[in-house]
Amino acid sequence: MKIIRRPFVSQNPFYIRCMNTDLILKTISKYITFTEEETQFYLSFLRHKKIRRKQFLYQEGDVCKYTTFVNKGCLRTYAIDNNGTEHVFQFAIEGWWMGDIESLKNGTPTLMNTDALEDSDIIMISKVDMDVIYEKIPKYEHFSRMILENAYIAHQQRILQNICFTAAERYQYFLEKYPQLSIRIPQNQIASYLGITPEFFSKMKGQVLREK
Amino acid sequence: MKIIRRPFVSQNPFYIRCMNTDLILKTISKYITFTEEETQFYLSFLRHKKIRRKQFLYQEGDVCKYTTFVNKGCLRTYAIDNNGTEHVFQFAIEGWWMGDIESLKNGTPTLMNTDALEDSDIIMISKVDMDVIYEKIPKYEHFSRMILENAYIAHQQRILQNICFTAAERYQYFLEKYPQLSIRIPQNQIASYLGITPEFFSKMKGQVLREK
DNA sequence: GAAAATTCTTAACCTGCATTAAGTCTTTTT
DNA sequence: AAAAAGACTTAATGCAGGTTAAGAATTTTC
Repeated sequence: MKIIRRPFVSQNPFYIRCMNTDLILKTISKYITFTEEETQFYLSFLRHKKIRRKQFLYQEGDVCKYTTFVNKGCLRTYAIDNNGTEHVFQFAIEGWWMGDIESLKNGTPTLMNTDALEDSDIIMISKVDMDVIYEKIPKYEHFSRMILENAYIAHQQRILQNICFTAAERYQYFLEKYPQLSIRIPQNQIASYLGITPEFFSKMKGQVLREK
Repeated sequence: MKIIRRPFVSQNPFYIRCMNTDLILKTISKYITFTEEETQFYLSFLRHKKIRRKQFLYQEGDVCKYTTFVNKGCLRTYAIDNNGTEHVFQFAIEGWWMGDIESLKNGTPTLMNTDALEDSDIIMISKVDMDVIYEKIPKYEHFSRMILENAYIAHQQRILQNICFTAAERYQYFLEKYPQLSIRIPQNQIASYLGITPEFFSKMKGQVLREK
């Protein structure tokens, strides 16, 4: 098999030759086992990129061509409503996958923006390359299914909580489920993720503390 | 390969020997192609069941052991909040798959109830059998991934809408996306799915019509 | 086809969270 | 280290959608 390093292509590219691939390989090895040859083949498809705080990876209207793995740092994806208000759809830190599957799968323009909350190192795999990987390493389908199931479950829980919980209950759950995020991400971003304004978030926090 | 018909096992079983499998095979053939032998092998794992209107398939606290395909009729899954109010998580009609993937995957008790809105014919595949299918017919992983991606996208859209849209906008979208459901399912159930009360739904509908 | 059970509607009043605004504190930039 | 930008808090006021209640319409059951 041919081994090639693939650059990330964008209008404002910020190439880097290569970064540490321990984390991504470790993540995969939790579900499937690559041979040495498969590992090298897989690595040859990765495109490494550094992205600065506040820099966009995708903007509304772009067609997403890459799945992203966060090697270091923190990204967020958000939508903007008719009043111009931002609403955080998801965060992603080291070891997490992200990407608008709808845009990626259907080739439609994304409705969301993705930017970096911290200077970050990311690894990207293009949709086209992913299809080659699925063809040559069929067990990678299994890995993708596992990751997708986990993401689906997280979304299911979020929908149930938006349906059944008050803002304070959702915040409580967020603290328990994502303690790493709660100390790392600005509160106005967490408020947005929870579906409330920063002002109400602040008030709510005060109430919760006073009750204790 | 051995061909066996598997009964659906529950505390209150309502066996039927077999039902039409055209729909499920047609659904699968949109994504992958079975050989004749694979088809027979696959069919041998299906458990056919009839379920009456208002009958439960799963109740909160059950561990889900089966993935469900709706062959005819209509099911719904809903959660109950701390005030005792029901909230519809999803509907499923002919040709749709359903199941609490969280409970199925992790073996944890489901937080939701699933019951029938109409007398329905369903086909179930146990988790254990599914693993055998994945092993013997690896391309079924691909089919599952496709179905899961579609389900994930639907959830993503729902989260975005809960975040960015008013109740009236969500209703508008529901009408466009699921016209079959809007004429078949009671309005109080649709209201619950949209995240509003039947009273507000009624009021909102009146407003929308008066504006036209 | 009568009775029972659901579903739908209307209306008065209520509440959780949004909006607006203004000030303080913290972080980033230069 | 000063200036600028961003993040957090508090408080007054507003509104989308909830709650309660009660009657009308429809569907289901027997």
